[in-house]
Amino acid sequence: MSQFSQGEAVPELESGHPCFGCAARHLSMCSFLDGEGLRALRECGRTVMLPAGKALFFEGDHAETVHNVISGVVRLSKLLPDGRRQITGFMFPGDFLGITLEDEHAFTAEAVTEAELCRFSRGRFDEFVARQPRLERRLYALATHELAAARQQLVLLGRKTAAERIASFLLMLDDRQRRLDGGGSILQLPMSRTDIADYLGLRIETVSRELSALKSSRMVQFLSTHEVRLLDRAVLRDRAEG
Amino acid sequence: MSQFSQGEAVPELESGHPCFGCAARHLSMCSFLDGEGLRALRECGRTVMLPAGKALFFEGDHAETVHNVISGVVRLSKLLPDGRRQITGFMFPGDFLGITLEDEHAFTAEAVTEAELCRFSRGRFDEFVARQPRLERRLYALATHELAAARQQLVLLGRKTAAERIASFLLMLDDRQRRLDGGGSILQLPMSRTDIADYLGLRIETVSRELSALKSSRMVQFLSTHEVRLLDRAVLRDRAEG
DNA sequence: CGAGCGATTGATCGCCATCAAAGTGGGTGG
DNA sequence: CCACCCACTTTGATGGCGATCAATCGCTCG
Repeated sequence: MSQFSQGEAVPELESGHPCFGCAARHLSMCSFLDGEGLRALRECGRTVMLPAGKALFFEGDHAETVHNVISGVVRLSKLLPDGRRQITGFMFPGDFLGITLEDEHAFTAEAVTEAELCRFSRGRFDEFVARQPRLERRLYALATHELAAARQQLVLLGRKTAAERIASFLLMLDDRQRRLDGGGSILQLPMSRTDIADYLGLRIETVSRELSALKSSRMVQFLSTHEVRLLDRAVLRDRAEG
Repeated sequence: MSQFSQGEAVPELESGHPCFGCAARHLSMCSFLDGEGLRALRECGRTVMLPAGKALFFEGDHAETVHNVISGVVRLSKLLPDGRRQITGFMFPGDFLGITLEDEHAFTAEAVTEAELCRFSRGRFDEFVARQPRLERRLYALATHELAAARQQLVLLGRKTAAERIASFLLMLDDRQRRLDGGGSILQLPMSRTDIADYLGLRIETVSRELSALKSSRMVQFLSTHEVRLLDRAVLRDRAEG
């Protein structure tokens, strides 16, 4: 981590700046740019709103753009020819979508909730990055973190039981939410049970049953289908790792 | 890919150069360095031999070194507290071990076969890379490729049947081997059945059974436990994706 | 030749998938 | 405002794939 970690002071912008007030600026790679750099980057792209369910791009599409998530949640998924789907990750505000050098997108990206994104032409983004060594290193840091997360998910999919997967998933979302906004005591599950199942390599019935089991054993409390309170993170953590 | 792809001419070295005759030089990141750069990098490290089975480092160890594989095969794995193991990847000649910014290794690395590696002090390696933008970009390219491979493996672990996993595995090794040495018609399986099982999220009995099934259906021919000939890659490719 | 380890093959079990049905809630239109 | 609809979720019953338990095989090495 060291030099690449987040947490440095993010410079204030005058109110006329196009990035002024961006909810995700302090979370994203943009925090590594000053007012001038931001303005230059901003000119490479524009903001797009995506209604829930809408695709940003599909697996196999020519990769012409990269994105920063400003608000909402995006899912990345890959399909097998017969329609089986694996969700490889969820993207939250501040996350960068564009860590690849291939010409074609290797996965589909779709909005889970209504989402706001900052879209850049890939060519111009690459040019811009090439002139900003700090940003270049930040991208490398992001790539290494995503790689570490993917490897963690390999352990989950290859070796964990259904109960362990669900516990791991809840804790991961909880961590994520806490880092994003300090996180109240209520954990948001913005995605459907189908999305959870396709992320965890399970079927929706199994997801539902395991969540119900956690409810019965007083590990969690449901306020609604998409809102849950974790009642014992320590025990949950034990159950997440066998 | 584009500017980051391999395949450029690798400069000849005079016979006194420490990297002269390195079997992996044209495969690895070193192909992006000239004689002077190579000499400078070489001074950061040294060659180590690792007998089969010996660990290079363990998950949780302080990460003081990075490595290039020169010959042999290395496995990367993660353990759950109760001993369940997931192999997250195999490293072959030319592969770089050290794409992380964390202080601790996130996985264990062990020699599958006797292996020869080029070891660098991480601090000096980082300094060196920081002065070589081409190398820096090459590292980013490596990270994006590993990420893409990990995501492909997520699909395998989350959604494929045992038979599909085995077929995918054989084809992946075959591709790898062909890219490395043109690959004769005989595919080497240097790792044990246990390693294959822990890579594919299966048990060794299932691996053995599925390999036997492929033999019965004349898709493969075994010359020995660790040598196999693929008899119909097209059909195998179909079976690998359902 | 025998010990020992990895691989194979066989028999049975159990977790999670599948099939099926009922419950829930949000949105629409009468 | 409420009835209806439709999509999503939950719960129940059954089945199958791959795990587990167990025995044998076969190679390597002492």
